[in-house]
Amino acid sequence: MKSQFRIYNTLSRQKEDFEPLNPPFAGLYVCGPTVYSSPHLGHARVNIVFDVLYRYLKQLGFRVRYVRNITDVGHLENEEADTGEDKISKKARQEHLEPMEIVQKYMNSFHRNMKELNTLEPDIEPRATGHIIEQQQLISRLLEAGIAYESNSSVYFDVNKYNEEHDYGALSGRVLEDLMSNTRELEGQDEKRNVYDFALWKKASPGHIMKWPSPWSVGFPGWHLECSAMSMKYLGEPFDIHGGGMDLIFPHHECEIAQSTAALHRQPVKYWVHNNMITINGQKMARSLGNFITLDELWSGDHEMLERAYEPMTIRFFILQAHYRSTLDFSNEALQAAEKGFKRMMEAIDKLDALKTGDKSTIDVDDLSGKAYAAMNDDLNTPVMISHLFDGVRMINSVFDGNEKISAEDLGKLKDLYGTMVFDILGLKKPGKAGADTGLTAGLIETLLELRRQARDNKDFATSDRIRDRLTELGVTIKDTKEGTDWTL
RNA sequence: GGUCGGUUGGCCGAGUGGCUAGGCACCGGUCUGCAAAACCGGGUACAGCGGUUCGACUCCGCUACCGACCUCCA
Repeated sequence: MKSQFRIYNTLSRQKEDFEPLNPPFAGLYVCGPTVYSSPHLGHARVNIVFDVLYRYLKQLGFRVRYVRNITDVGHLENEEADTGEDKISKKARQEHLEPMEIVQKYMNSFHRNMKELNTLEPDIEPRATGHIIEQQQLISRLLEAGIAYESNSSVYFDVNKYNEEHDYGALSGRVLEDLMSNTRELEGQDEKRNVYDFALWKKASPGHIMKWPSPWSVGFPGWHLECSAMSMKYLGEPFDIHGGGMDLIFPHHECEIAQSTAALHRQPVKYWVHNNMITINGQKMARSLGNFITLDELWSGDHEMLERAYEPMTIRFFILQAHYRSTLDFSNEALQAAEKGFKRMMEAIDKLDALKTGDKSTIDVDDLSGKAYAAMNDDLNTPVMISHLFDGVRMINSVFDGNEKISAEDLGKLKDLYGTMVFDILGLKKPGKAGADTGLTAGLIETLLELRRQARDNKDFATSDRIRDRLTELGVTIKDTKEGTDWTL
């Protein structure tokens, strides 16, 4: 009864059945960060989206190899012009550090943030500087194929020539003639045959720090090259899924397709998957626009746009409550709504162990489960899946309150469903008992609640309310239930 | 200017040619010593104008507004 998993392919502009090239294996490559500054909300989105894809493919039984690169060289501020400076070199100069110190620093914070967001580590995390040889080999292949040319000791990709046999623009929906008339003329492009030709290898200018020897010059690889070289090295020629943010479709992924197709004489990737952007006041959030919020700022609340701090799991839930191909607008209000909803769901899950079972169920767990999987199979529709889980939350609460009944068998299924969907696939986790660092805190609270219970038994509500109010002030929330008093920090 | 996408109720955000998205907020009720939580119930929606259709928020066209890409960006 399991429906087929379908995913939207940017290349075909439609949802397609997911059928890997070599089942049960599935290869997934995602463009990782250029490590020159702190990860922001946008990085959270891509990596959470593809983390969920990775988790879901594994759940479906595929043996997945997840490769996510670290760009630590070659990413220029202005790709086409001579004035373009390597982002990492520039940052190194600004912070008076070695380029590799910059790389290490921001790679570390990226890893820390991803761990905080509970994303699984990729199986392979290749770095561009560790694959200079592979990139040079790919350049050689392209030169031999006559699709690349050397000019003034740099090597460029001949887009015009490529387009004679292939379709440059297939992914982004662009037409070469349009690009010709629309691409900006920039300084220092004399080396290239055409403005839209892109660099495979660039000769290092005097003073350039990050450089390597090559048959053409002492220099460095072009940005688009690393992903082609590393994805094919670790996932094969061709491979299954290539992911990234929508903003990478052009030129980055278009160029990747061109390079790889020219080298392979066939399409390098079966499914191209792209997530949409996070917006802020309707505008894209990006480092280059200066309107971004870093993840550390979210955790601390230290940003002028933040009313207060937010937990990593709130961010994760917030992101998953929107479909990955829609834009998602940031606001404090939306974040706080996500936070409350997430809390409600977690509290319902906590109640699962306390549910009393009966002979027959008055709720339909199989139906709920079927709907949840159907939503995931429909292009990873996490918001709809979550809406079904909330229907389930109402069921759980109703059973808890004695308004509905559940059989032992169905309860088992329900626990299984939430365990799989919420923790394994959505990758959410229960908030740590922050503050309850030792048994001491818990013991003190329990003692006060015991005193409050006595006061209530004696109808001394002034005392019982005072205890409750004081605990509330300290951040302890009290919930009176039939079974006694529950508390959370 | 070119290409593509969007416009859903107070906010976020799904979806469908006719049948409840969901979350948060709000209102009423049940429960409770009171409150919180939970449960039950409630209301407001599909940018505008035409067209197709028995019927459109959903398809088509036009208009308005917003955004993305065309430089680097997740």
